[in-house]
Amino acid sequence: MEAEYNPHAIEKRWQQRWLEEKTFATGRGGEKYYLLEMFPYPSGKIHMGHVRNYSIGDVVARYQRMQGRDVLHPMGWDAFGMPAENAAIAHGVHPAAWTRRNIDEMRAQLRRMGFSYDWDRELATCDPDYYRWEQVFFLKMLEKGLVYKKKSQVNWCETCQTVLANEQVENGCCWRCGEETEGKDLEQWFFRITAYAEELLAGCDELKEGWPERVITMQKNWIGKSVGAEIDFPVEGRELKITVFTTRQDTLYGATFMSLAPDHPLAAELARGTGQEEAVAAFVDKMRRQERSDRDLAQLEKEGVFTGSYCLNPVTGRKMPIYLANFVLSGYGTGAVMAVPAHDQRDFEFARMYDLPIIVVIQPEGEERLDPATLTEAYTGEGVLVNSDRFDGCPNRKALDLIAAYLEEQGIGKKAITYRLRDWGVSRQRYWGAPIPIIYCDKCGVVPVPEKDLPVTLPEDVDLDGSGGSPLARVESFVKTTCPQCGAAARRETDTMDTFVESSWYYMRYACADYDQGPLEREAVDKWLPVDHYIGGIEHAILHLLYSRFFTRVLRDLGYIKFSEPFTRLLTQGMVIKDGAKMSKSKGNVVDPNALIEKYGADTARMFSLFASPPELDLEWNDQGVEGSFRFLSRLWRLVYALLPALNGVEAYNGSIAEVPAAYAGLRRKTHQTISRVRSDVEERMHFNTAISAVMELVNELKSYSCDQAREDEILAALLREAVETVILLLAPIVPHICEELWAEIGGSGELAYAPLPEVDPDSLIEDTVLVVVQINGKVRERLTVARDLDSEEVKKLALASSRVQKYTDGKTLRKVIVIPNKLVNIVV
RNA sequence: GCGAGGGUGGCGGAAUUGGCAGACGCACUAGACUUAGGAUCUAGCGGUAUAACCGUGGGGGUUCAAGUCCCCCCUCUCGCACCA
Repeated sequence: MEAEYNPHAIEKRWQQRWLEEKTFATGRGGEKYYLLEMFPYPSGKIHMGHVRNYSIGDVVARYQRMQGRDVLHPMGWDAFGMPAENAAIAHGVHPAAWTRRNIDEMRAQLRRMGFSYDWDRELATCDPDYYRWEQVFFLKMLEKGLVYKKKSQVNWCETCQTVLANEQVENGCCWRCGEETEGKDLEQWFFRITAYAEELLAGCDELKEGWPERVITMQKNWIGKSVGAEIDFPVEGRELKITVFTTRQDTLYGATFMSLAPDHPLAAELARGTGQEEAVAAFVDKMRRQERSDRDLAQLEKEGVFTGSYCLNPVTGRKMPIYLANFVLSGYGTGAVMAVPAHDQRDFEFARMYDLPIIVVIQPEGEERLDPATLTEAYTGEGVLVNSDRFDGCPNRKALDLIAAYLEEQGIGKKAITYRLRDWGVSRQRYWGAPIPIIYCDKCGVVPVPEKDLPVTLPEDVDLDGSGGSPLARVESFVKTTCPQCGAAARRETDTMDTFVESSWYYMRYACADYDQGPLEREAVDKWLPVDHYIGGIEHAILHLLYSRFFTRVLRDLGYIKFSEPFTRLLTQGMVIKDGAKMSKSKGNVVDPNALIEKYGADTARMFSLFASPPELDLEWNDQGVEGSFRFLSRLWRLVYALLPALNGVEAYNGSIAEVPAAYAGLRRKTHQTISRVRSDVEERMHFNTAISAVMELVNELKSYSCDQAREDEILAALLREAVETVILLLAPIVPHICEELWAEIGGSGELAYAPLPEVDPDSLIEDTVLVVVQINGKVRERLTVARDLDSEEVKKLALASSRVQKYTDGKTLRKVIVIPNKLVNIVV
């Protein structure tokens, strides 16, 4: 054994060995455990976020193996996407070649980190053997009506030259490049995720145990369920009605006008012949232009225009002017809102702006009567109905149900539920993605590619010049085909699928990465799925995680799988930041993992990223902290080096604490306390930072023993052996290379990666004497060491007898003495 | 505006049930070893007027006892944002 810790040679040796011996392949027996981290986009270089994410995952994977589980821990590549295409445009490299090269580079880097993947299951989503199955899913979904094509206004990113799904637009900007998006009318393919809205929402309850509440809340809000009613308002003098959606049908009697979205289909129709045609057209036009420039809709003043038409309140018969209003969204509900200015702030502002009538229909109990004339804001609280005919006096909560039922009875409305969630637009006008398996025939129309003709492969020979439009549309050999139904000349769909489709099912494919008879091998998937523990960044709280939950349900309904929730437990780790900001090239605060590995080795990089903070918090990068982690590993190395002669050939202590001489009982106790702390920190809380500090304490304690001492005392040698083995075993999942090496040096038995974790001896945790704190009026004045479980009266006597205590009690009256066994005495004087 | 989560030494962070606030690490200080030290080891390290007092964003409360529970306020981060 070398005297100094030299990570590079060690790490290289063990990494090679793990690879050659396929140490981390599954099938060694034990209960299955599927641990997965979100797979990376192969940008070419791993970054600190990856190091952290995968270090956390690797600890869990290795820990579970040492717990006797059969662990599936795969890695692959989210390999389709725009950076490859942009690189092609900028540097003339083919996206396929660029991607392959990056994958090779990143795979090597991940190996250098010593992560325990089963590399035989590696997959890349740009591989036709992967995306061909996705095309199969597309066709089956089409058959089931879960895929459809429609022309609608979609989010267009000019920089990325493609359409984006709603989930991929943040504050009106592209999630990828940050450019503002614009509305564009395009014909697009959609996945009917809304068909699963209710189930996706209900499923959230199932996830409460294993998912962070934050993520569940975000998903729930995104789905955005509202329970209310749809109500029909007849248009005066025409055979037309306007249907609104409202959650406040209890305020129906107070509806005094109607607001429609500026792009409501009836807008022009309602204005016709009223003299308002021009005003309406001008307003609609203005709104359309404003859409792009003014994103801060919430700040915008209420604005609208009278259409010239009226509708009738179906319960009061009141004539209600119909307005177009800038705050009504066409995409939500029915795009029409009954306006109740007394009880809705937006309607109130609008009414004041255009001098529209306000009727109070809910009166807060026990308060002064609300007066429309003096109202300064809408009253949105609870109360009792007034001015509401037969419902007067009814509490408004109760009225919600009663009025909904009444509307149904009268045939003028019904209970209704609306979701905020929209269908998932999956068409992308880019090259580097999975082709959508559809053919357009002039005679037969939209024709799915027959399954036997799959995959529809991406043509290699493509001209990527960044000129816009779908690049595939310019590849004649790809576009030109024949109709599978009638044989006539036909064209292929030239859009590709959103890359989030690939990541919606890759975790299932790992169970059977080489299977070629279908997308999923039933037996393998039944065995391994769902994922027991999924680890990744919070940025996918909605996007990837929602799509995956949807896709899982689709595949279940297509008969491929039996489960509904893909990820039983989810850990969202925080960002890696430096100098108070997220690491980024533009800020110049990027730390390169490669440089770190070269300087300190992978174990140091792993250890620091686990030690600096608990996983769910942001991690502040600190170069000196890294140095500290390296120093600890060096200290550990030197400790084992120094004790080695006394440890070789010695069996770890295996007896009871009762037989340990008093002088060494503390060592035994510390060893087992450490096991206990590490186990609960890792198993229950996943707080590796405190687990590591517990081991550091044990190592600090071990420093006070010398090799010579141990050579003279068999029991001490056995205890030290036990302690050193414990340190190595507990740290093995965190810093595997150095631990493997030390394990080999001390002649540890068996393969470390599968060595059982040490068990706690409960007797060794118990101290014979305990420190009892003595407080006078809540302030610590004395510390007493007494026998454990000493009778409370005895403890009290001892406390009161202490000279230091007497100094405070002399001449005072004892009011009360509280004794907490084995902990504290509080004397109140 | 709504929702969620934070605020503890110079710094990252501990404190699992209300029971010694500051574990562990970094930085810092002193000493040892040394030709040398940005290596290593030992010791110290919340503040201050140091037998004492103060101290977990601020103020109040409950309690023998509060970082932890309750009320009010300030502040930061994240998410949603005219969703009818």
